[in-house]
Amino acid sequence: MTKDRARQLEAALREAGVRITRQRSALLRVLAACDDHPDATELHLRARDAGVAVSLATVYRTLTTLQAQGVIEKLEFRGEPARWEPADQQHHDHMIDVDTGAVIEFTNDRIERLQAEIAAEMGYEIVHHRLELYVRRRGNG
Amino acid sequence: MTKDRARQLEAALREAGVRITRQRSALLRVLAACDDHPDATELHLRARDAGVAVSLATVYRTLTTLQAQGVIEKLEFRGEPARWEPADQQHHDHMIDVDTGAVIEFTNDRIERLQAEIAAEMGYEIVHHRLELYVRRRGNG
DNA sequence: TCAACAGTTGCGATTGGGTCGCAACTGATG
DNA sequence: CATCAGTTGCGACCCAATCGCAACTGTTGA
Repeated sequence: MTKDRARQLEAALREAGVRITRQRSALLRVLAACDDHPDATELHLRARDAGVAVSLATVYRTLTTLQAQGVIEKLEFRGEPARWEPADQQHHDHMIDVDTGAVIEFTNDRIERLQAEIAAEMGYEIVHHRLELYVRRRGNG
Repeated sequence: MTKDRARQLEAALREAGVRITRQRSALLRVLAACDDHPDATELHLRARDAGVAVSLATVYRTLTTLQAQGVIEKLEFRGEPARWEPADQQHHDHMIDVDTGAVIEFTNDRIERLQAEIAAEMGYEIVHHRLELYVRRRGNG
C-alpha cells in the first residue's frame, strides 16, 4: 500500500517535471513507509538500510525538492533538527510530550478558525501557521 | 525607567545567587531598553555600542542564564537565529509578516483556553506552547 | 579591608545541522 | 541511442551555538 503511494507520487512528480532518480525513488518509498516524524539523518539511515546508498547532501536536497512540490512538510520543533512528514494527510498541529519526546498529532477547527479571525482583524491573511503544545502527562512530576 | 527595571532585576538575580558582573549588568540594561526582538549577535552589538565590551560567548551564556531565571524568553522562529524578549510582559503569541519580517504580538484568551482544553482531553497539561502565524497583508501579492 | 575561591569571562577551537561548488553521472526526450 | 539539462557525491564551507581552559572577579567571611 505504501509502495503504491510511492508509485503514485513518482508519477505525479514526473508529470511536474521532477526527474525520478534511483535516490529519489528510494527516499519516496522510505517516506511513504513512515508513520513517524524522522529527521534527515534518520531518513539517510533508513534509505541505506533499505539497500539504496544516498548521500546526506542528496537527502537534504531531495527533501527540499519534495517540500517545494508539496509532497512533504517540514517540522521545526524547538532546538531539534528539522523533522519531516508526508503532506497528504489532513492538516494538523502537534503536541510534544516533553518527558518522552513523543509527538502527538491533533486538529481543532475552532482553533483554526480563531487564528484566521485574529489575522483578519489585524488586516492580514495567514500564509502558514505553527501551533505546538509542549505538554506533560497529568499527575506526573 | 528601563534603568530602574534593570536595577530591580539585578537585585532579584543577586538574591537568587546569580553573580552580577559588569557584562551581565550591561546586558540587563540593553535588554531592559529593548522594545523589539533582537538575536544574540544584535545584543552583542548593542552592548558594544553602549560602551561595554562583552564577548559573544558570554552573550550566549548570559542569555541562557537569564532564561533559566525567567527574566527573558527565547523565541525560535523558522530558520532564523533565536531571538529574545523580556519575560515580564503578559503572555502573548506572535504573528510574523512573511514579506517584511515584522513581528507583531497578540493575545487571545479563547485560543489559550482551547489549547488547555485540548491538552486536558488527551490527559496532558501544557508546560509551554508556541503559536506563530506567518501572515501577509491582505490584498498584497 | 582583604584573602580566598567558586563562579564568570574571553579566546579560539569545536560541534552540528544544513548548504554549496564542481566534476562525474544519468534520466528523459527526439 | 546520443544528447544534455538536471542530479549526485564528495569535501569544503557556513552559521548559530557551545565548550575547554587559563585568567579573572564578585561575593563572602574573618
